[in-house]
Amino acid sequence: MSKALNGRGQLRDETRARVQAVAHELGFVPSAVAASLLTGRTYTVGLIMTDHHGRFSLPVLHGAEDALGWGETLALVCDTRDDPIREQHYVRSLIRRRVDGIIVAGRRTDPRPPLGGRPPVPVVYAFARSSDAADCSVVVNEEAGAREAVEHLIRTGRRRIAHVTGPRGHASVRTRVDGTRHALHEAGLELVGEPWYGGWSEVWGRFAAAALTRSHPDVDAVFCGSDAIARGVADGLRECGRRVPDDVALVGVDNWQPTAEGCRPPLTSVDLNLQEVGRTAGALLLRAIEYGAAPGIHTVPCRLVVRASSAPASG
Amino acid sequence: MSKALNGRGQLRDETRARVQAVAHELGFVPSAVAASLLTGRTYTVGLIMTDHHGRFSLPVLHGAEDALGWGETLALVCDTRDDPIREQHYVRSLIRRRVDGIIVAGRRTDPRPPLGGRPPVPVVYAFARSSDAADCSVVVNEEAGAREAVEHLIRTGRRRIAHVTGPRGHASVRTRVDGTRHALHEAGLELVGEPWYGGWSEVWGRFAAAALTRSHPDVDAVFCGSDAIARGVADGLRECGRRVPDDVALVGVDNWQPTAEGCRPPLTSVDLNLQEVGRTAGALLLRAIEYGAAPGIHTVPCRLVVRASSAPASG
DNA sequence: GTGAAAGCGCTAACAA
DNA sequence: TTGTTAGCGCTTTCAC
Repeated sequence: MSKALNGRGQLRDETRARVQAVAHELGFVPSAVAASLLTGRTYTVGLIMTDHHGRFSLPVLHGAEDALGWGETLALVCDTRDDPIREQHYVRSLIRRRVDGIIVAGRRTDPRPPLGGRPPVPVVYAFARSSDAADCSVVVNEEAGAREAVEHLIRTGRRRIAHVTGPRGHASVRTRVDGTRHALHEAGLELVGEPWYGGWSEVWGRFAAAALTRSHPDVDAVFCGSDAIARGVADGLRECGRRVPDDVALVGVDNWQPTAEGCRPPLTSVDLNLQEVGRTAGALLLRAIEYGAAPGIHTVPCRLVVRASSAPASG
Repeated sequence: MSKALNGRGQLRDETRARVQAVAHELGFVPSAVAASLLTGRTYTVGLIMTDHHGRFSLPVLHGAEDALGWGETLALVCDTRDDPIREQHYVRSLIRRRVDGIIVAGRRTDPRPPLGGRPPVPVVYAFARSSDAADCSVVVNEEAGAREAVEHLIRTGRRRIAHVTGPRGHASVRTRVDGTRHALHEAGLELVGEPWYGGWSEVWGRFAAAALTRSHPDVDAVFCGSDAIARGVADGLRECGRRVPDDVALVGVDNWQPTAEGCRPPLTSVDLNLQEVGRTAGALLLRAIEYGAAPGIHTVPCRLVVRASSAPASG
């Protein structure tokens, strides 16, 4: 019977068809549980998300679903709310359930400690890499993303570029500052003033815009560490009488639809390609399950999405 | 051994401890797969989400996780991207995996067709109810939410209240209009003009604010069908020279942090309590699994979150 | 209080 | 080409 339903084994086509017909009529659905017991594979992976808002881990989940073949392999999703105890708990639960592997989706790009409890299955870290180099991680090339953003500004005629970004402590803040400086340097330019470190919020963006206009009135572009900041900067600049993009061009990071498209004008933004991160993580996990772990850090490129906020100055 | 590890059966404490010690030392983790085969329960449920951005289904997932006891029962998450074919596919996959039940998280409040494929396990619909009354659904009391919003505006001294909302076709748009009218009527008031139907976007809110200011310059409050709309209205009003909340108070719906708190001023908003919807759905599902299905529509109340946009007029 | 054995639903190997 | 059987890892029952 198993042969008929799975298309394996030597069987006359007619017999196979007959068996399948009867099975269908009876509403018979073979149990993956029993099959798993025998084969040792559950075609199930754990997906641990640590950002409860899901802004980062949801796109990762979607990408992973793509790679996992639309239900061929399904994901048991666990939201740790960034609590290590809960994480531990979930990992144990996943192991008991004999998942074939685990994807850990981070909420910041800073390296994170590897999963505790020595999971006996492959683990792939997505977005935030594991601090253990022997683990397998998929990360975004944020440095290149920042560079692209700034190169785009330079290409469209901007020369006096400032950088307003998030909290000093974040790895992504440092990386984006580096990328910015790098791109400017390559073009023989320098950052206008120092990077403006603050929060990730619109409020900070508005504040920074006002301060920036005062201290550096000749700025003609701002690369912002996030879309929220950029949006605040857009509003702040407008209220200081500067026009976007005519006087000042703006680029953000995240390409988060609600913010980027609600912004006036719509925001040019660096897309972190999180779905691709998820897809890569899923594919790597499957490969690790079949052929053994492939440690290392895999990098996915960003993608600049150009909207009105960085249109060349009309003058 | 099973007796020792699960604390069942007649066993000397010492024996139990000894077995557990050895098991721990060997890194032995009992297989839930084998247990499921025997008991028929997998302690796994399917969670079908239909909104790929997760704005509605993620809070539902969190609530469900709460109810499912932190890993006691885990959720296999499937994102259908609102495609019925894919949904069908996922349902079959879940059934093969012998999930104990299924939660279907909607993306609009309009009733949706029930899951195809006659799942042999309990199904609970969350946020969007099933169009089949024999199913079990958990929905938000949006009518009461709208009423509360308007009552709040009236209580804080507003009398000339307008309503700017989303597309005519949506059930939640109709319900919110009804609630608004109801609350006004109870207070002996009437809506200023007709409801303004449009999109869910900020752009629409800005446009509507301008039009509204022109046609009804005496409006002193606007109840908006979403936070995005409200935010657009806030910006639009400000640009027409009206102060929020001094001249016009504003209330939105969704209580979506990024929008509500990025708004100037921060937005009073009707919270849809989606996490509670998820919790209720999870609890109902567990009950249905243990004691059989309990059909019907279960309603969860909204919660008004008051912020600066609806402060009483200072004058 | 402890050990042995049957059987959950499937697959793979083997016998007919 | 088809039917039979052992056994995946657990729990439950029953004999000791």
